[in-house]
Amino acid sequence: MNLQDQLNHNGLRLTHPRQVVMSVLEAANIPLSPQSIHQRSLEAQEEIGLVSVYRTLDLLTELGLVRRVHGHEECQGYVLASPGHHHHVVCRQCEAAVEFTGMEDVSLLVERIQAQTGFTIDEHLLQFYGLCPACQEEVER
Amino acid sequence: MNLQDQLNHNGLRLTHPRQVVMSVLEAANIPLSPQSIHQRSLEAQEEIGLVSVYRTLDLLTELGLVRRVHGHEECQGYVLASPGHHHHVVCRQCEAAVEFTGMEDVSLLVERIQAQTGFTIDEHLLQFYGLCPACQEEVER
DNA sequence: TTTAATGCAAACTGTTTGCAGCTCT
DNA sequence: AGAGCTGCAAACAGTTTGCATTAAA
Repeated sequence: MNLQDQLNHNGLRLTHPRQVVMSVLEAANIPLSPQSIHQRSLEAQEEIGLVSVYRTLDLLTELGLVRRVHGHEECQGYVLASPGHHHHVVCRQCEAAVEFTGMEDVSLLVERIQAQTGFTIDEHLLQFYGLCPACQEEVER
Repeated sequence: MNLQDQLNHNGLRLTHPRQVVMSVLEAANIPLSPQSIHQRSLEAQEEIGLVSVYRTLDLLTELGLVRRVHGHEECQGYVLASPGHHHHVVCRQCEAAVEFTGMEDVSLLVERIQAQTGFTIDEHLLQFYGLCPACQEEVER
C-alpha cells in the first residue's frame, strides 16, 4: 500500500508538500527538525511553507509513517518509521549518520528492564554521537 | 562535599534561588520543566524569578548535579543526577522517569561501534518509553 | 568591599491558529 | 463541485539576553 492509497483511504489527499516532506525524510534517514526539513525542501527547489511541514508531520505521525524522536539539542526530530528499527551514530560536526548493526535484538534488554522497573516498554531510543572519520581528519589539521 | 562547598570551590555562591531549585528537585524526583520548577517554588512560598531557574539549571547541569532528560511531550526536563551515567525509562503518561541499572558499562558496545563505523564516539542516548506501573493500572480501569 | 547573581523588561526562536484562496479527487 | 489543503500573517509560548540593583563572600 503506497502513500497515495493510504491517504485516500482516510479521505485525505496526496499533495505536493506531503510528497516533499516524505522524500526529504526518506533521503535523510536521520531525525530532522521541522525547520531543517523545510530548509532541505527549499534547497531541493521545492517551495513549500513551513506551516505545511508542521501540519504534515503531525499527520504522518498520526498515520504511523513517521516517528518523533528526541535528540540531545534538538527536541523535535522526526524520522521515517521504517520497518525494522535502526540505530545510528551521528556526527556532531557534519551531521552524517551511519547505521550500526549488532543491536537488532534489544528485546532481551527490554524484558530485563521491564522486570526491574515494572514499566511496560514499547519504544526506545538508542543513538551515539561523535565524529565521523572525515571530520576527525579535519580536526587533526 | 555539600552544595555550598562545591559552589564556593568554583568561585560561585550559594544563593536563595539555587537552594530553592535544588530542594524542589529533591522533593520531586521526576523530571520537571523549568516552568514547573518555578511554579512549585512559588507554591512553596519561595519567591524566585523564572530567569533564575533557567540560569540555575544550566549551572547545576554544568556541575553535574542535575541531568537533563527528554520526555515525550516535555522536552526540557531536569532531574537530580545521581553519580555515574544513568539511563531512564520514561512514562509517556505521567512523565515519571526511573533509572535502570545493568547498562553501566556501554564502553564495550561503544568500542565495537567505533571499530565498525570509524567514528569516535563521546556521547550516547539510551532511553526507553512506556507506561509506569501506576499508569498501567489507571489504563486498565 | 568586591563581584557574582538576581530580576525585570525586552528581544528572540520555534510552534500554532484564523482565514481567504487554491487544488486534489 | 466541493471538501481538504495551503500559505500568509498574526498570535503564542518558552527561552535567552542586557542592564541596573542586590547580596553573598
